[in-house]
Parts: sequence; structure tokens; C-alpha cells
Amino acid sequence: MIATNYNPKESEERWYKYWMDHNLFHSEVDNSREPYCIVIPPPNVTGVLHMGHMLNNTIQDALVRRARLLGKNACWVPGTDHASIATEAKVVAKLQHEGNKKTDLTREEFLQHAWDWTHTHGGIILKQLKRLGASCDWERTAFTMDELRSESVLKVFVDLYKKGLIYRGVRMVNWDPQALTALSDEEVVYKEEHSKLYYLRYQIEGEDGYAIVATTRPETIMGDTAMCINPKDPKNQHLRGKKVIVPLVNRTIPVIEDEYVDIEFGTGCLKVTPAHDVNDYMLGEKYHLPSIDIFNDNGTISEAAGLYVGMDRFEVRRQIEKDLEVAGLLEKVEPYINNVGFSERTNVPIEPKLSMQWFLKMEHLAKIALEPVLKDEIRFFPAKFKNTYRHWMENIKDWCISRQLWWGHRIPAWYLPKGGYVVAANEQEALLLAREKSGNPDLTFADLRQEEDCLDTWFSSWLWPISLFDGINHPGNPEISYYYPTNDLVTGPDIIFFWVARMIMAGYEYEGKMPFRNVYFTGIVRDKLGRKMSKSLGNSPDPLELIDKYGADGVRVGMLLCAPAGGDLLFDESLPEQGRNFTTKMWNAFKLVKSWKVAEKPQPDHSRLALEWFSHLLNKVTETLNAQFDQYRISEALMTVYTTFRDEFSSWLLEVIKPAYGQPIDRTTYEQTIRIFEQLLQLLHPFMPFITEEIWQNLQARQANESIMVSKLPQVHPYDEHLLNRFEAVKNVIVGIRNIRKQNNVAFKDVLELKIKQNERYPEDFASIIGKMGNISNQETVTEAVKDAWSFIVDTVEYFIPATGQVNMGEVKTKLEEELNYTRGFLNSVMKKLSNEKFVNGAPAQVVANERKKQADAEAKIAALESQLAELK
RNA sequence: GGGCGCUUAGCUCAGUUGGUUCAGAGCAUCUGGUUUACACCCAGAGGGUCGGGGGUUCGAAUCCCUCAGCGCCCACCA
Repeated sequence: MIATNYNPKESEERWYKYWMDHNLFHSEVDNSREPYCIVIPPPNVTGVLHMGHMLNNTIQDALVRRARLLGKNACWVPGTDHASIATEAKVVAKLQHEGNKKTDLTREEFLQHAWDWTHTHGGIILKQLKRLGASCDWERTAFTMDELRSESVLKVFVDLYKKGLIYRGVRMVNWDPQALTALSDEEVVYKEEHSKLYYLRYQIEGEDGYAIVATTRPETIMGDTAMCINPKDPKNQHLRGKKVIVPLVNRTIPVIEDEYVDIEFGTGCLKVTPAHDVNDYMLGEKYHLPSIDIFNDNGTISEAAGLYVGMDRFEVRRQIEKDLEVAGLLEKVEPYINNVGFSERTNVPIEPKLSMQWFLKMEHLAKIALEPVLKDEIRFFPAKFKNTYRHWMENIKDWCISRQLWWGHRIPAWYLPKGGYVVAANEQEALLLAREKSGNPDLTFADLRQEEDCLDTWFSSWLWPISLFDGINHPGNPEISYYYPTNDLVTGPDIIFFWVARMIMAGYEYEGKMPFRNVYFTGIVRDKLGRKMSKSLGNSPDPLELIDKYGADGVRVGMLLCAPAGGDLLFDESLPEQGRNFTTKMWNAFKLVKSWKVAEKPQPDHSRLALEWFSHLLNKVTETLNAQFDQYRISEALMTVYTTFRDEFSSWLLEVIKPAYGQPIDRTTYEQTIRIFEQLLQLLHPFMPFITEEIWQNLQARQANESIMVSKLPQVHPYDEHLLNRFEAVKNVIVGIRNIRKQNNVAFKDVLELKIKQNERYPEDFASIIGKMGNISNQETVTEAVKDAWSFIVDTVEYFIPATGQVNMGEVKTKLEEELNYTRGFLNSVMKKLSNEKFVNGAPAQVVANERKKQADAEAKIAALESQLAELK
């Protein structure tokens, strides 16, 4: 028995288990089949599913399932990311909650906590993806810090070091005072802040006057080692060669000159703090200024500052303002809008800091990764991101890859007792190199000290498409040869530099080929009001609750219905609701078809014709769909099948072939309808995997191994466009009849007659469908307009429904006259075009021919209207 | 400050090289509806001078200029 109502929860659970039990998600190398591969953007191992994941993974699943239906050997590789900073922060917070400090633990103890945390909370997100229906090859689940991936990372590090692309050095880097680590430039997010511009008085040595310096950071004066003016600045000529006294600090510093200083800004005097500003650092290097680091790693004031020692940087700013005021050294304070860099992870203001770090040279890598995108060898959807990509690549700086963290891949460098270091993929190799380098054959491993820092998370992510197939450790192995390059990457534009660009670099550097052929950038999921979904706003629905409420299929449809590539998605619960409603619609169509009794009897004309029409339509729809998928117009593709199922299949085909109450259906119609239903299910399956499987498996008795997942999509056959157009006319005739019924309060059950003043456009062969759908008893052709009848025109053919005594002929006449006037006006505009020589000579023949056709049609229509009006008199 | 993009129906968006039904779709709205699959539905309807202005052209939502508003990315003016 078929359930009256579809139960998504029960059905989804059952079919996911079925797919798993039958190993249908698994893919293996098979050189006789074309591979199709997607690697998942690995979510943070301890993360939980949010709406962004839902969108992203729904799209990936739709692509993978479609590839499978196209007969490809589809492989979607899942996995998680160790997310160095984020995970370490969580573990530190947990330890703190338990009253422990990270600094009290050894590295090994801390890592044990981190692994415990990973094992407890890790992988939850993958279970959640299963609820969504994700058809990942779970046997291949990987982790960026598992053995194979770790080995790959270290190998690549050593290789790049040997190539001279990795170096170690003291540079000004972005320091995160909360996470206590350096960050890459990409991990700094700039935000505008309403702050203040402080004008400070620096007394000129040996004089009474002051030089005024404008700064946003008065708390850094303890680090001042010079004042700088522009030599061309007429205002400040009197300061040349002088010295000034730093307020409160009372240290004397020289006035230097450099054209870097903007004469227009503030007073034209710049305080130079080489330890805490990138530009000041540059000046410091240029003029050999001393550098005073006044901050501790956590953003408090260091001993070196001499004042305010131990206070937090922002507290000092407030305090120093007061102290300067009291000392009479604060000229004025102005409101100022400032661009401040924040840590992408911890959201605290970044401190520029001079420190020893590891860097990767990017020039060569950027070079090999740029061209393929510009030339569309790797296609970006939408293409506008090519510009963003290009700009970044052409202005790239070296990548700071070391992090002062423990959770991650520890940098494989070992320091020798007497200075210097070696880089090697493992300890044995390191020892050999160390002995060689130090010239001491008796050196033992205990003499070496491994680098404490670990690598940026993205230094493992950028290898993902390669390391998943072990291409680093075993180059050219069958898996990498078969699955690489992968096909599609689906990700957000926010990580285009973090991840996409770097994967392309690594792909060409290590495989000599692109890592993927197409990149589909999704938008950001926002709420109805356009606000980004966030925990603090509380405007993000729980994906699992949505699935409980609307079913996974419903939620998937809801996400995809309005997910243009690169455009933001404004999410509202009405979307999954619409999706859920559509599953119900499908279920009801299924119930209807299954309710029919089949009998051996001849196929009625209307059924035969409707099925013929639909088979042509289906070919056209499939063709449209192919084009849409090729351009990654996913939501349009869904809309195409959605409307086809609802408006064409349900509202037209099923209504036409539906047998009268209690009557059986003929076998031919039944079987052809089932076949069409199945094809629609196949087209819908990538979007709605569960309900399509449920109906597919129940539509006919099937063997257990006949999952829709591995069925083959039908081939596209040529279709008759003319037939499709004529059927549209048939629909319009029926709509015309419906309108007349409605306007005149004639119930459907009342039988009507139809008279047709026909011409060659009249779709006579479809009369049986018009008869059934319009409840028309008798159709007859006439040569003159029918009096006492309601009428309408479709495609220049006039239709009359006799209704003696019920028709107000005055109204009819008025309507006809209005139409006549309109058509005359239209003809006039067409004639104007056609009498324009420039148009006739300049426009393409096709366009001119079309105008002539319009002319002919309009003339025919005018003639018809005129004769009708005449006949009615 | 530089670069890119957007502005089309109440909302979210399609509209490929200017020219076929180019002014569209979905949702929302409104009007009807117990036609035995479906009210989570059916049948219909209304609604836009395509952001403003100017130009090119026989013809512009589409190309050019300009103005206004919005968004994104990049950037060391303290």
C-alpha cells in the first residue's frame, strides 16, 4: 500500500542506509570509465554544520549525482581540516575552563589534549552531511593531519626548501596578541574604526617651541626613535637637523627627512616607531634607527618601554591621553576614521611585530598559476573572480608560513648546537645532514633541537587535491593518475586566496597540471534582511532542525532555488517550505499513477497525442538542462525541472491521460507514462535524491540493485519544435475555454460546443485533447463568425462557443473594435519599419523576414476582425 | 586611494553576439474553486517609462559617456 503522506524522515534514513549498504558512493580506479571527481572543501574537524555548508555541499552533491547518472565514475572525497588556530584556541579555552594554562603543559601534553578533543568532537560534521544526503565516498575520508597528509606536507616543505623557495628571516609580520602567533597577510581583515587622531607636542631640544605630531597610536611613543619630516615641506624647514624630546618619555630623538612623509597629513611631522609599524620599520632600516619593542607578545607593555609596564595596549592609550593632557603635551584630539587590521580568527587588532619567521617565496608559484585561469583552462564561475585572482597574483608577497602554535604540522627543521639548522623530512635524515653540516660525525639526535613552530593550516590544505590521492608520496600512482585533475571545486569566494589560488600553485608545481577544471563560487547565506548569518545575531537556523521539519530534499531544493553563482542567498524558511511542498506534489503524482487500474484496451487519441507531445518536450528540457549545468546555472536547472514536473507533467500530461472516475487506463498509456515519470525522476534526482529513489523503487517492481543513483540518464533525441509550438496553441485554446467559463459562470461539468473558423494554424489533429480538457461535446468548423456566441482568438484562429441568449453582443462588438484598433496600430508600427530603407537594407534578413510575417499576421487578423464585425451586424 | 561588479514587477533574480512571443521566472498579492492525486492544491488575474540624464543606431534593458546609490576585493598616509 502506498502511504497517503510522504514521510521524509523515515524514507531518507532508509535510503541512505540502502545506498551505504550497496556501496553506491564508492569509486575505484577504472580506466574503462571516465572519472568525475570533487574534493570537498574540508570543514574544520571540530566544526558543526551551518547554512553555508548546507548550500555548498548540496551543490557538490547535485553535481556528483548528476555525473553518476551520466555514467561517469563519480568520486566525491570527504575529509576534515585540522584548522590549526581555531582548534588550538578551542583547546586552550577548554583547558582554561578546567583551570589549566597552556603554558603549564609540555608540548606533548598539550597535543594529547588536542587529539582527545579532535577524537571527541571531530567528524560530527560529516555525520551531519549524511543527513543532507551527501554521496561522499566515505571510505576515503581523510584528515589534513593524518599520516599520509602529514607526510606529504613535510615532503613538500623539504622540497621547497631545497628549491630555495622557503627561507627563514626576521621580518615585520602580523602578530595576533591573543592567539600569540604570527599570521599571513590574508589572515588580517581590515575594518574601519571610529578612532581619534592625537596631536602630541614634542619639545624641540634647546628651544621653547614644540613640533606637533599627529598619531592614532599615542601609546607607542615609548618606541619612538626618530621624528620624520618631508624635506620639501615648507612648514617644517625650521626642524631640519634638530632634535626633539618625546613627551612623557623625555628621550631625545633626531629629526630625519624622507619624502615618504605626506606633507598634507596632520602637521607633516611623523613619529617613527620602527618596532611597531611597517612603514616606520622601513624608515628605521633606511636610516639605521634603533628599534624599541615596547610590547610583550600578549599586547601588554614590556619592560623596554620604561613606562606603563604590564598594562594592556588599549588601557595605556586611555591613560596616556590623560597623562599627556595633565603634562600639557596634548595639543588637541580630533575624531578620525581609521583602517585597523584584525585577526581573522580571534578578531583582535593585529600588532605589527618584528620577528623571526619562515616564509615561502611566491613569485614563481604565482607565475605558473596565473595564466591557466586567465586563459580559462581553469574556468571560474562567475568569471568576475578572474579579476580578483589576477590582481592578487600580480601583487603577491611572500607567504609567512610559520605559526607559534603546537596544533599543526611541526616545521621539519632542526637546529645544530653550534648554530645553523638543517631541513629534512624525518629525524634520521636530519641527523645525517646535521653531522655533515657540522662536520661532527658523533652528533646524536639529542644534540638537535627541532623548530618549535608549526605550519599554517593552509600549507596542508593547498595540497588537498593531490595529497588525497597520495600524489606527493607516490607520484604517478594509479589513483592520482586517474582522478587528477579533479573536475569541479565548489567553495566560497572568501577563500579564493587562502585556498583556491594556492591549490592551483601546488597543482602545477607538483603535478604539472591544474588541480580542477572548474571552480564554482557560491555566495554567502544571509537572512531575509540581508544580514550575514551569525551566532551572535541568532539569525541562523539549525540545519538539522530544518531537515527534520522539511526533509532533506525540501531543504536542498530550498537552498538551490535561489543560489546564483557568486551571488548571496537570502535565506528564509519559506524556501525549504516550497521545497517540501514540491516533494508532496511529486508524491501525489506518484499516488495518482499507482492508483490506476490497467486494462487491455485501445489507447485513446488524446493520450497518444499528449504522450507524443511530452516525449518531445522532455528532449527539449533535457537539452536545456545540459546547457544549464554546463554553465553551472544550478538554480535555473532546478527551476527547469521543477516547472516541467509541476506545470507540464502534472497539470497537462497527467490531466489529459487521467481516466474518467472509476475507469481503468489502457496499458500503452500507462507504461509510457511510467517511463516518462522515471525520466523526470532521473532529472530531479541530483537535486532531490531521497524522494526520487523512493518513487523510482516503487514505480515498478524492481530488483534491489536498480537504484536510481546508478541508472543512466536518457539520451537527448532531436525534437520537433513545431509540434511543441502547436501544442502551446492547444493549451491556449483550452485556457480560452476556461476563461469563458469563468467569466460567464459556466461550470466545468456543463458540456459546451466549440465552433472554429479555421485556417492553416488550427491544430485540428489535437481536437481530442481540446474536447477532453475543455469538456467540449462537439467541435465543428464554420466559415463565418457565429452569432450569439462567446469567442476568442488563438494564433489567428477564431473560436466560438454558442450560448444563445446569454451573450451581450454589444460588449462583444466593443471588444472586437478595441482589438481591431490595437492591431491596426501594431500593423502601422510594423509598416513604418518596413518602409524604412535603412532598416530593410541594414537589418539581418531573418529580422526583416520576421517583420514581414508580423505584417502578414496583422493583416490577416485585421481582415478576420473586420469580417467578424461585419457578419455580426 | 586603486580595481571590479551591481541597480529590471512588492521581494529574490534571469535576460548569451543590439532585432523572433524581449520586457521574463519564482515567491508574494488579488479573484475564483469540494471538476475524487494534491488546499503543502487547482484555475485565472493584476503588477515594471529595465536607477537618473545624455549619446551612437533604422532600432537600446542590451553599446558609449555622465550622475546617483549599493556591494565586494585590494592598498603602508601616520
